Amino acid sequence: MRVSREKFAENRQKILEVAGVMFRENGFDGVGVADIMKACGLTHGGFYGHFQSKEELQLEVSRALIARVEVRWKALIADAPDRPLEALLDHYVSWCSVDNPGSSCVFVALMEEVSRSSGAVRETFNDGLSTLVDILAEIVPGETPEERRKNGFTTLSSMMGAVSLARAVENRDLAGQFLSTMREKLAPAKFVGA
Amino acid sequence: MRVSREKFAENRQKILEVAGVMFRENGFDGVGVADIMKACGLTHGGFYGHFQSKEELQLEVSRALIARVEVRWKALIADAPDRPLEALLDHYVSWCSVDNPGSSCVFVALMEEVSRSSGAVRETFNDGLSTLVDILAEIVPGETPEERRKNGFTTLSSMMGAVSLARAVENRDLAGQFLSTMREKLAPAKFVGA
DNA sequence: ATTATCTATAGATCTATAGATAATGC
DNA sequence: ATTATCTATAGATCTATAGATAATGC
Repeated sequence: MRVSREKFAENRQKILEVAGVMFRENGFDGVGVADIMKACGLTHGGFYGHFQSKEELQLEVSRALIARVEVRWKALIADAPDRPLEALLDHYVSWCSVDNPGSSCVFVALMEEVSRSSGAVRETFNDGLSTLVDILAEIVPGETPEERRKNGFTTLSSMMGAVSLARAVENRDLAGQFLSTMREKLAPAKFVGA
Repeated sequence: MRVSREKFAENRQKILEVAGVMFRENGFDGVGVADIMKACGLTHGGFYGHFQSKEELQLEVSRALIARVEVRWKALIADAPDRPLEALLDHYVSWCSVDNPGSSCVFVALMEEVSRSSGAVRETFNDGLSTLVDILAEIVPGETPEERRKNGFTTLSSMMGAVSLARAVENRDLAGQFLSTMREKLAPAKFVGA
């Protein structure tokens, strides 16, 4: 049941895409190789023709998703030059983020698991977070560059913390308050809820 | 090799204590029942004389650790009536928290895993987080009770986010900046680093 | 006699591999 | 002939249980 060279490349992309969703939803350890392949419509054994190991897949997925976050943030900022921080917060500190971990920020989804690990995936997360601080330092308020950089750090912690806590609590009112209060705090404006 | 009734109770406490550390360090799914019992100097099979299941242990550990966080916070606040928020932040947003997950806040350690779960453990986390907001609302700045309550939500998100991010990055300088900037932001004062 | 612990194992799950199968592409 | 996928399985790990063992406590 061999497939064409083109289909092979397609299958590889499909595995990366599906794994990206499933890893964010259930954690690296919460999804098996067989689960991913089944969701792709492929068989378990075929996986090892595409990747050497599950860890290699984790690394490739992490790199792709981190790059995607960076691109997304830059695009949101570029599309709203008069209110970049507000646009970013509307996108990030939102019910959409909270309710769709499979298609949202890879950092919030996998941070704890990565914190306990070591190796290439952890380094990739480290560098990605550093880049996000750099991006934020350009758009947060602050009198001096030093002050803006400090605000970059605190803003990132606050954004991710609020989404993480909103996901952790079952009560929707409570979750909404973590979102709305942080949205308002970081850039005074009406919280639109999505 | 039966032990006395007293020793039995001691063993149960030991299991709860050791599991509390190991769960926070490695996650609920990162530790097996056999690992915990071995670390207690007991055998795998003996576990089921103390608890019906691993899940029951997770729940009991969660309840105990959450109660401990609440007690600890209240004690820190009571011991520093002139600067309660500062005292709490010195304790929480610190290298000590970052470097010792096994003996630090259960929420930061297990939040993501609990977010993906449902049932009694998740409810317990929900209620615990709500209580922490209540505690913070009493000590954060704010003109009105409503404003202080809002600050309670944002302060909790920010505290936990900063510790979580400091744990995620490998680079110590970067980690330190997540801590120091947040410590300064939430209650202007010198960051002592421990 | 009761009961807390230990030994051994069943049953499920997961990563990874070996060999078979069958379609592609020189 | 090459190679992408499939089938089947080895080997490891984990939760939970059954039955044996041996010390406690009436």
